[in-house]
Amino acid sequence: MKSEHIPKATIARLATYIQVLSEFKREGTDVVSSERLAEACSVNSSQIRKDLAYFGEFGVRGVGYYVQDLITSIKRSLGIDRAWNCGLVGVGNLGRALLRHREFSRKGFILRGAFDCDPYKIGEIVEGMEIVCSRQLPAKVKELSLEIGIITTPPERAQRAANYLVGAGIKGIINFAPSRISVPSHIHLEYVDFFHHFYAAAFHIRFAEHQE
Amino acid sequence: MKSEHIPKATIARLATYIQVLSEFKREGTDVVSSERLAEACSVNSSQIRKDLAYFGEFGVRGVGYYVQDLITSIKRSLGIDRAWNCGLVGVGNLGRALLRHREFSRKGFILRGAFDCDPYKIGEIVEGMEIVCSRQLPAKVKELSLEIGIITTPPERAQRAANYLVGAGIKGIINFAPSRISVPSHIHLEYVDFFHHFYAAAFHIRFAEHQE
DNA sequence: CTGTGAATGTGAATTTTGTAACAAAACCCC
DNA sequence: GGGGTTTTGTTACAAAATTCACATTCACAG
Repeated sequence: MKSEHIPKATIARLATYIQVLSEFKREGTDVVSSERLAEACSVNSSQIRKDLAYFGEFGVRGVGYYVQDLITSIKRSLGIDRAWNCGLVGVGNLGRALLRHREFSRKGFILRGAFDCDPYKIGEIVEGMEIVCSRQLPAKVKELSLEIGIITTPPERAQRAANYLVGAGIKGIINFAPSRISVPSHIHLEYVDFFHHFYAAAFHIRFAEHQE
Repeated sequence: MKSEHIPKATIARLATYIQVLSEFKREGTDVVSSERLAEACSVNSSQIRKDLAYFGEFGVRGVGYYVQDLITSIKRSLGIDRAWNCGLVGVGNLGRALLRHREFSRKGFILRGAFDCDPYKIGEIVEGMEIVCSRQLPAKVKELSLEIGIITTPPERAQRAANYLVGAGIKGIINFAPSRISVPSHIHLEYVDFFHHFYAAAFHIRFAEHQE
């Protein structure tokens, strides 16, 4: 209910809740109990109620949650009830794949700028977007009101990309490059590395084998 | 030291340690203390020592950790000191991007099979790999010794892909599709959804703004 | 060969997160 | 409109993860 510190895990679960709630909506379910939602998300039902309690009271006692309302409430709580302008730095394989990824705009993250420092790439059009020199970041961040920077450079250039973005006044950075970077504490930084899921899978599979 | 239950977060951090240690190695650093490694990973130094203690004693008291040895030890602990054969189901945009992603083989996850149920795609060659009908999964899983299945289908077909994989005897599944699926408890299942990092960024940025 | 300094490994204390339990609230039926 | 039923929101409790603190171990110097 009050905005004390909110666990990282809660944020991740809220994303899951939205996903599952959207499926319920598609199936035509209007109302859902925390119990039923919990089962679909493979979590405990008090977990759901507690996660939601950080942000407010969204349910009706004795009834449950109205699916559409809850989706709207969670989105507002997370701050994704509006669009976020994003700029992507590093137009390699991964960068291109992200630029092509429809889901971004559908989820409210609008890729408005693509940047690279390779002269051969500058000027090229990818998905209707012109690749711009990274040095122009300060101008473009202001012009396009970019708030979130996406780093998809090779690891050795990630820190420089971060510096450009920070200098240009970006508010948050999502780093897809496999290297640690440092930014001022007022910049929100997230690392994306899906390989740790593969590591986890490898570890658990081998551990299960080792058990017998 | 003993193989009790190992926190998920520990696995994720071990991946970070490998990353940072590899950078140290490239820079020519041979020995590193938990203190210095901790700083580079933005974690507490006892955290590192405790994480490692789940798997054994890898350091030398009064000295620190030998970088190369520690990388090797962590990789062995995670079970990535050998190659893992992977099959990918759903050759859409995301699937193709992953098939093209060099990092997989570099990290020891070998993409050996690509499957789809679209007759227009079957037979097509992507990255030197022929797209095969999903119905042939049982045969191919055995033939190619596939252990990990990667699901990159649209959400509505993810469950069916999972069923095929489970029926074919796969050991673990990494689901990139934005939908929950259910599998028998002996199959290890991981969900990959990098949007929750975007949600977290959006939330924290807006919260920071709201503070003042 | 003993003393000194440094950094690990680990048990104990603390903090955080997750679960259970229940009182408060809303609906429904008679 | 009141009692019963259901399900939330919240508090109290349990479990888990993180951090602290220090005894233990190793390298090295004198």
